[in-house]
Amino acid sequence: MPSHVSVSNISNYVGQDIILKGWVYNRTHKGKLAFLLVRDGSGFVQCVAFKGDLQPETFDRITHLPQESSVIITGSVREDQRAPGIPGGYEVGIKDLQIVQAADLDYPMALKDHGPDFALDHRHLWIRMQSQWAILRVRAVVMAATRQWLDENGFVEMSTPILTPAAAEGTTTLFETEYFDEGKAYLAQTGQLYNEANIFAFGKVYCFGPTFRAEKSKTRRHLTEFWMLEPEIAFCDLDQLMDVEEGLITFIAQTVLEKCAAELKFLGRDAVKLENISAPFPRMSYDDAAKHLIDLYEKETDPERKELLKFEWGMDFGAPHETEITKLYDKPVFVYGYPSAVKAFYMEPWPGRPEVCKSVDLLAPEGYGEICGGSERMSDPEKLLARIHKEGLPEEAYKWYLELRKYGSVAHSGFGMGVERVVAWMCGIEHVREAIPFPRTIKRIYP
RNA sequence: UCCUCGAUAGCUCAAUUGGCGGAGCGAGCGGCUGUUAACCGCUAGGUUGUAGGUUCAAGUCCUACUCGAGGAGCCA
Repeated sequence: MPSHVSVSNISNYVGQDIILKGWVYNRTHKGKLAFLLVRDGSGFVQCVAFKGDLQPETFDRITHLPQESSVIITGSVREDQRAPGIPGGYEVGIKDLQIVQAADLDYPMALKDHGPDFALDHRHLWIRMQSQWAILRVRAVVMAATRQWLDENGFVEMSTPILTPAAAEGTTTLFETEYFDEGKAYLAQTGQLYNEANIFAFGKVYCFGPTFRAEKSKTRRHLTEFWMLEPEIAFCDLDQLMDVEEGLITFIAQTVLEKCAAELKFLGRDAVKLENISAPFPRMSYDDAAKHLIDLYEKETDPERKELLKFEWGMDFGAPHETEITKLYDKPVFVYGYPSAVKAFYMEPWPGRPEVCKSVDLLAPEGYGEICGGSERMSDPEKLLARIHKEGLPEEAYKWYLELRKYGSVAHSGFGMGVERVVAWMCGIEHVREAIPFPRTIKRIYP
């Protein structure tokens, strides 16, 4: 008999005696029959005790076991369609139960819905609940699939610094800290500029880590600390960049479908929505998107809706605009060629149309919106310097960045993917705060 | 920063026109051999976010504040 068995492997032990180590998630009893729903980190399994099979004091212990007590259970595995759990369908007939610790009786997380304030104040306990467990397991699979696809496609992971001397995209949204005698340092809001250095050494790279933005955004799609994947590719134009994005996103969705079937089922996620995510994705120009939005705006009769949909060429999309564009398709859609004025300084201008740049956003369906934002980067040193001056950015801080264009400059492109947004989309949940173990929002840094 | 909404038992919420603060879940005890957030009975559980005001009387009306949520802007 192995030292103990994981719930996730329990189907391999039908008819055998096993030892299970975990925590009591729920307990109920019905006279001479008691049910424990036990979680062990890898899953949730029902354990059943018959009074007649056990010492009277053992059965009494089981019926009085507080929720969240840690236990070691010896019992026999059987298949039973009635058995709840994740994945469910198997249960353990209890032969002996040892209490490691009887939990205090005041465990605050009842097995029901909680308000966001209470749930977030108890995030350290909330993550034990089935819904949160399922979401965070999907997150781990999304992150592993991301790395797997990139590694298998010739990308090299390069860690970019988190403490940085200057901003990539303006200075209003940076977290600031003292850095010894060097003045201010800032928490990175992107690793892109460093990745642009990395590609000249490694060709295809990515960084994958936390990103910090002091934006005072209070929406279901924003965190102040979130995880971002940023691939960057040498000798790559905008069309090739879109090929990379749709290849990666398709692989992530397929991997989640394959590895997280039980989690998605528990979350009630419609698998068809994820099966639809397959390359190629539609590619729409900003101009065409703008035409569609202006058309919708002009046809709208409800004054309130009309105000929300207000749009003219040159504007960036708001959430209602993104939703309208994604409604046209049942899979993610690329929108490319945004006005330069609404995008970052480093983006390559469209040939023959300087007011437009070679940028692309990937918009997810069902209202999840922008999950990737990328562009072809400006490769000409003179044009880049002119743009830095125009934006009023300190030239000295970008000296090294400009130098990259002096020694073998090539067309290159990259994008950023917000992990929590992708996870929220895969899981079909409302808010990105549940897609990260310990979310940081504008009003919350505890626990 | 702006707009909207909210704060009542550990949790989720009720409380009629301003008129005796309730229920379900959770907790404890008891019952029941198939429960799925079980069910049934009993018990315990309250400075109604804070400060002030109006009133015979305030959970309810007024003022200020605190905290939170949704959205806008900005973004992944």
